[in-house]
Amino acid sequence: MKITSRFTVAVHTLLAIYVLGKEYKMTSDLIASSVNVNPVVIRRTLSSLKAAGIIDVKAGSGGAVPVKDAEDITLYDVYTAVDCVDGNLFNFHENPNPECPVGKNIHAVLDSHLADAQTALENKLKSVTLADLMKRLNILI
Amino acid sequence: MKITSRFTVAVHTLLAIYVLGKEYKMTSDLIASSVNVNPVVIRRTLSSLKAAGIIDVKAGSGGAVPVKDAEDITLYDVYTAVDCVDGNLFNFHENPNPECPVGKNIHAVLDSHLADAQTALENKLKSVTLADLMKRLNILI
DNA sequence: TACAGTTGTAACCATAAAAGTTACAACTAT
DNA sequence: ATAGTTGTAACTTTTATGGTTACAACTGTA
Repeated sequence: MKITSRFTVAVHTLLAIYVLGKEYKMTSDLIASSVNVNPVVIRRTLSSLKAAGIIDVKAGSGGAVPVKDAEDITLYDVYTAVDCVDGNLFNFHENPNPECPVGKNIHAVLDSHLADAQTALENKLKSVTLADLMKRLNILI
Repeated sequence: MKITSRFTVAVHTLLAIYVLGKEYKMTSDLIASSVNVNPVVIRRTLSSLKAAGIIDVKAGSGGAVPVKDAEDITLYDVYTAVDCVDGNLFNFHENPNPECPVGKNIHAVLDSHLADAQTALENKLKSVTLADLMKRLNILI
């Protein structure tokens, strides 16, 4: 089970907008051809990023443009914007048996550890900004 | 998108075997009634845990028993045993456009950060043993 | 030896989430 | 007015999961 590719698509989309946006009008078609997915998938992604206040998109005339500074956008912001994970990353079996000493206490025993692991993941995502990615990308281009 | 409940089911299963195993014969039916899922789901879980060398299961006579010491079983061992994640936790869009400066370099820019985040999660799972959970559980029972 | 209780596993179904696609109304700059 | 876009609904396909039934094979015991 994997975290949806919406996340990496969104990061790719942002890099395209922030790096190529000075030179090109970043339409959903253009971005789609870079990511290599259907333009509607990109429009859905743009919609989420716009709702999160990260970019702006002009209906009609077209083109996505930056709103927030790249230094102020972390991978975590993108991760939440596209709703990769709905609350808890770890799924839990629904109704452990309360008549059983294990079933009764499984949540008390396990939940905090799962939350810790999820937090560790998310903190790593918080430690990387779009600006970091752009720096590395500009070296490679 | 969430990590499969096979993981928490497996942890629950192990706790049942290690804590209640001295008193009861831990059949798939009994464990299933604690976890509250179909017995076949538990047999599949037991199968994975057995393949990982964590427990043993006797065909015919029945009953699952510990093999490894609880101190030597981490949540990460369980996580890998039941194959929560097939390699990379983060899904990646398949064929970014190599003609585009962003598409060409997106993997070089992003992969290590995603791997770092995944490693952070997995390291947390490595830091918790079944013995830790049993200690806490025994206080609650 | 026969049997009752189990495990191991195949097969199939139902459900849910994702992603791809088509289609089209609404918008905007020229 | 028009050409180029966006926003979004609707539908399809695919995939993973988990639930379920079924049954052969195994094992300890009467």
